[in-house]
Amino acid sequence: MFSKACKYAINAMTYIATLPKERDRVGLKEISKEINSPEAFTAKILQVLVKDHLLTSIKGPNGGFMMRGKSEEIFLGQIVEAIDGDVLFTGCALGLEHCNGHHPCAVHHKFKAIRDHLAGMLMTTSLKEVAFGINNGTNFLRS
Amino acid sequence: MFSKACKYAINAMTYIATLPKERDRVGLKEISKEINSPEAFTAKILQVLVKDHLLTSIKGPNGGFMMRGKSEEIFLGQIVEAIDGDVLFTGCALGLEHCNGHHPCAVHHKFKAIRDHLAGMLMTTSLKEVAFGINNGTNFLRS
DNA sequence: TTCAAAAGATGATTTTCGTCATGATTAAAA
DNA sequence: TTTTAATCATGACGAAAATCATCTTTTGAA
Repeated sequence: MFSKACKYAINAMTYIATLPKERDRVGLKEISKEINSPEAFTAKILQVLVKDHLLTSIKGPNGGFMMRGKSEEIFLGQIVEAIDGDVLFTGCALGLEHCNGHHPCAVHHKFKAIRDHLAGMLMTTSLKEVAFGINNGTNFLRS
Repeated sequence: MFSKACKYAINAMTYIATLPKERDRVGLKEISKEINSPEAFTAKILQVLVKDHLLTSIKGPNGGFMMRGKSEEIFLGQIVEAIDGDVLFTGCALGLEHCNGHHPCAVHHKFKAIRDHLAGMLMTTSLKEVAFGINNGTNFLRS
C-alpha cells in the first residue's frame, strides 16, 4: 500500500503533532527513536517533507524540526503525496500505462470505489485527529 | 498497492478466463503477448499459480496452461494472496510489527474500513465477472 | 571559535524485477 | 519405435529500485 518511507513519514509527522506547543522543535534522534525508524533514512524523508513545506527545519545546536502549519490543517493525503507521489491516487491498479474511463483496465470500476474511499479518508483525516489518538493512549507509534 | 508480479498474475488469469471452453490450453507466449508482460518473468509467476492450484500446466508440444477450477469460483483475492501473500489483508498500514485492536497503530481504525472494503471486493469478484468485461469490449488487458 | 544539529554526497545492502541457459516432459513427425 | 521439437520447470545470474549507513559540509547558537 504505502512505501516504507511513506510509513515513516506519517509516523514522524504524527509524533511531531503530538508534542505540546511549548516544544517548538524536535530533533531527528528523538523522532527516529520514538517511531522506531532507521535514523539516516528518516533524515532523508524529513528533508523531503521540509522541501515540500510540510515541515520547517532549524540547523545548529538545539536545532530540529517543527510543523509548518497547524496540525488540523495538515492531512494524511498531503504526506502520502509528498513521499509516494500520486500513483496511489491516480495510477492504474493493474499497471496499464493509460487507464481511464474510456480505456479501463479489467478492474477499473471495481477499484475506483476503493480508491475514492481511500483518497477521501486520507484527504479528510488531519494530523491533529491522528495525534489525539496517540496522546490519548489509544493508539501507538511503535510496537 | 499490488506488486508488478501480482498485476501480471491478475491479467494473465483474466486472459485465460476469457477464452472459450474449446480452447483447453494456452501457451506462455500468447499470454505474455496478450497482457503485454515480460515473457520469462510471467513464466515464473504462472509457476507459482500452478503450485497454488489455481492453474494446471501441460508440457510438450501444444502444451500450455488452463484454469484448475471454474472461473466463477476463482476470485481475485485468491490470486493476490498467492502472489503477494496476505500482507495486504492483514499487515499494518504503518508497518508496526504487532498492530491489532488492542495495540493499534495511529490509523488502524481508519484503515480497517478501507481494508475491509478492499478485501470484500477482492473476495467477491470472480474471474468470470472480470473476463466478461474483457470479452464485452468494455475493459482491456493492455494499453 | 566551538560544537551540535541538519543538509548533502556517496556507497552498501536488500528486495523486486527481469533475463538466460539448461533440464524435463510429451506430442508429433520420421 | 525413434527422433525431433515444442513447451513448461528450474536455477543461476543480472539490473533496477528501495532501503539503510557513513562521511563531509553547512548552519547557527552559545
